[in-house]
Amino acid sequence: MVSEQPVTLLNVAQAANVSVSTASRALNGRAEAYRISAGTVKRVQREADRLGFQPNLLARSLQSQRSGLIGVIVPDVSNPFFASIAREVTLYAEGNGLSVLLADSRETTSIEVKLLGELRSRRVEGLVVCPVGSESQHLREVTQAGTPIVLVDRCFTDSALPSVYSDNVRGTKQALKQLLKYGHTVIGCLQGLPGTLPNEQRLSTVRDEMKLAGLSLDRDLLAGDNFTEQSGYESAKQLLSSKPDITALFAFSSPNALGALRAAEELGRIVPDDLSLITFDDSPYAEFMRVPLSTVSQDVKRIGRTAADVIMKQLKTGKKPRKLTYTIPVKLIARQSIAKHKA
Amino acid sequence: MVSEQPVTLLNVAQAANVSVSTASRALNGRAEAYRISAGTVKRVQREADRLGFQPNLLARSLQSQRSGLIGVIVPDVSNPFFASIAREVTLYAEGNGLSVLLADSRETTSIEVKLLGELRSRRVEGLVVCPVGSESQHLREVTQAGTPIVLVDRCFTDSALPSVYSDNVRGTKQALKQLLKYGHTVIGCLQGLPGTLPNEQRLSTVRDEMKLAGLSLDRDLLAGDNFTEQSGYESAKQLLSSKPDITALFAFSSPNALGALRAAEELGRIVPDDLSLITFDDSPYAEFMRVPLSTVSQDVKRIGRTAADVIMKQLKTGKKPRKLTYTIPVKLIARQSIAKHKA
DNA sequence: GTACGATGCACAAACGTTTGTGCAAAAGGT
DNA sequence: ACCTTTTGCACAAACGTTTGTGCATCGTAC
Repeated sequence: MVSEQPVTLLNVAQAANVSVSTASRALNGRAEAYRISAGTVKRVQREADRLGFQPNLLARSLQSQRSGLIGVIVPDVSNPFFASIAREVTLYAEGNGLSVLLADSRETTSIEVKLLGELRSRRVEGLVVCPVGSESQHLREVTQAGTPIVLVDRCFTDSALPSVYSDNVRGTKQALKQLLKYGHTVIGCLQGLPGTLPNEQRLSTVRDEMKLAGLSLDRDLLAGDNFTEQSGYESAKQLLSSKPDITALFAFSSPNALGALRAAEELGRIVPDDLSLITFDDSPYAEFMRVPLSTVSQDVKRIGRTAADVIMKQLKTGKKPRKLTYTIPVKLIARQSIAKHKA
Repeated sequence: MVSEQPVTLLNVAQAANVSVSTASRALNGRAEAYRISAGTVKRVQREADRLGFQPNLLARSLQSQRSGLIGVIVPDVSNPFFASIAREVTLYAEGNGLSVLLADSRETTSIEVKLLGELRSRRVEGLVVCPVGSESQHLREVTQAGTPIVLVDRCFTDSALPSVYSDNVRGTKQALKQLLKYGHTVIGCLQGLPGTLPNEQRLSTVRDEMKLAGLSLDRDLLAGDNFTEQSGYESAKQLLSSKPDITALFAFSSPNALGALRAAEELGRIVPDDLSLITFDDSPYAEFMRVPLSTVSQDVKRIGRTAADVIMKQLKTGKKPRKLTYTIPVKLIARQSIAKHKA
């Protein structure tokens, strides 16, 4: 268990009988520009290999003023949605010689702020953030300090920060149209975290579309306070109990939908016969469910890739992206959780 | 878009009219030990706040020889299993003032090797790795170089590296007992990636248990080459076609099971009436499936936490852990995908 | 034989910290 | 009033790189 000192450039240089600077240039392909002879280059490389030299990137970063790090902050890494985003950014980064610093804010703004500081101290060159709250001040500061940042999913309508998110408006319209088409007029909404962009966009679109259809989203048709299964369960139970004539539910997230299913079961409502259900966010399991779920599928990969792309472009060009808002298309996947309303 | 230079300790020091060393000590709580007066400390801190000083961790790490980084390498971040592990390690790290460098090996050994080098160059203090292959040489080298490492899930039986994984043996026994209890004697196995520890442990346990029951796992009862849905689909289809008297399937992963379901459906076999199914790895969706899946549930959180714990202990004590193998209990969750075999 | 351009490399500074040591000035003792 | 101790801080080296510059030596031309 002798944790030996890593071999440094100095070791290599001495072994090859050259100066540190020469060793550095020999290994970094700067040989020609600095007239290091071919023989010397060979010798240096041989010694570097023999000693198992691995350049200290901390030192290199310090000197070059480039950390080669991208920061990713998400509210919950174990959520497949965020995990996919993290993955796309990671793959993109790895392809460009960068590494990813991963941080999990646990859906808590104070932690997010702390992590942001931490990552900044590590001199990340860019940030991909799925913010938790509706507070954007700490994020703007980062940009002002010169670090490119891209917001994902939970964005801000007000903020001038580059943002990538699903086309919530169109997705919601499609979902609602589907419910209306099947004759439903008393539709309950299981919302996610109020104040977040996806929630507000979906909610206001529901309102608009219902108005257009001559309906309205009354107070007793809306419940929920989070994107979790817990919230879905409780709000579905509440809605279905207090207003039994609800014939369809629109869940704003997959976990919300699972909660709704549990609630429906407990209340003896059969999906889709007694209750239709549609949800945002698809899952590989959706089609194998007791009643295959109709969903609005988000293109998570594309969201992640776009975010990564925007950051990388900013890193390379040093300019702010010309486009600030990237809306990623969604797709309605009609399965069997919606049935005709029996009058 | 003026990316201003970050403020350094020198800036703070000058603003406070002290030397850099004094500023450093004032900010790091070393004031008393070095007799920095209370007034000076206040002044330094005030200037640091005013200027928004954020210590450059790259520089600090270089000097202190401690990067404060933990490397995590998984085959696929978007896989909820690995994502959960990454999360637990991340949370644990954040709680200890460390940050996590995330890497995705895309199930490819060569990439894993490359990433390992990259992380080592960044001087990670510890590594949590879900290795992809059955090759462990590059991983042992890391330990020899003095970097603590913990293997997770895809471990090696031979290697002397600390490892954390589910109790595959017991899980498999439970699963098989369940199938036998319901009278099944012709049981097909949908295996994952051959050569990996979870696969081999599960496979050999199946063999053992069947032998004990007076049965045997013939060649036409085993198929599959990966933990993917694709593999599950193809191998289920193959098995069920070539040997129609199979009455039960044991899938080695959730995706394998999904593939099996798809195959069963196409072949007109109804689960569980015509075909029983049990799988390793639970999912929040399992209970809501057309036929709620019986599973062997792995305690992913505990796996992740244990891995993080082992690494941290090593970091703190500098010693190798006394225990090398951590077997995390699993739990059989009986739902309805297994039915009595009708003779 | 001297001048001069290549050639091949070494020296030293710098990146932003931390930390061991040294050195004034103030305080205290007699 | 002088010596000693304490107080309060500055100087400088070091971590491992990269990079601008300087300085020999060699070869060539005249």
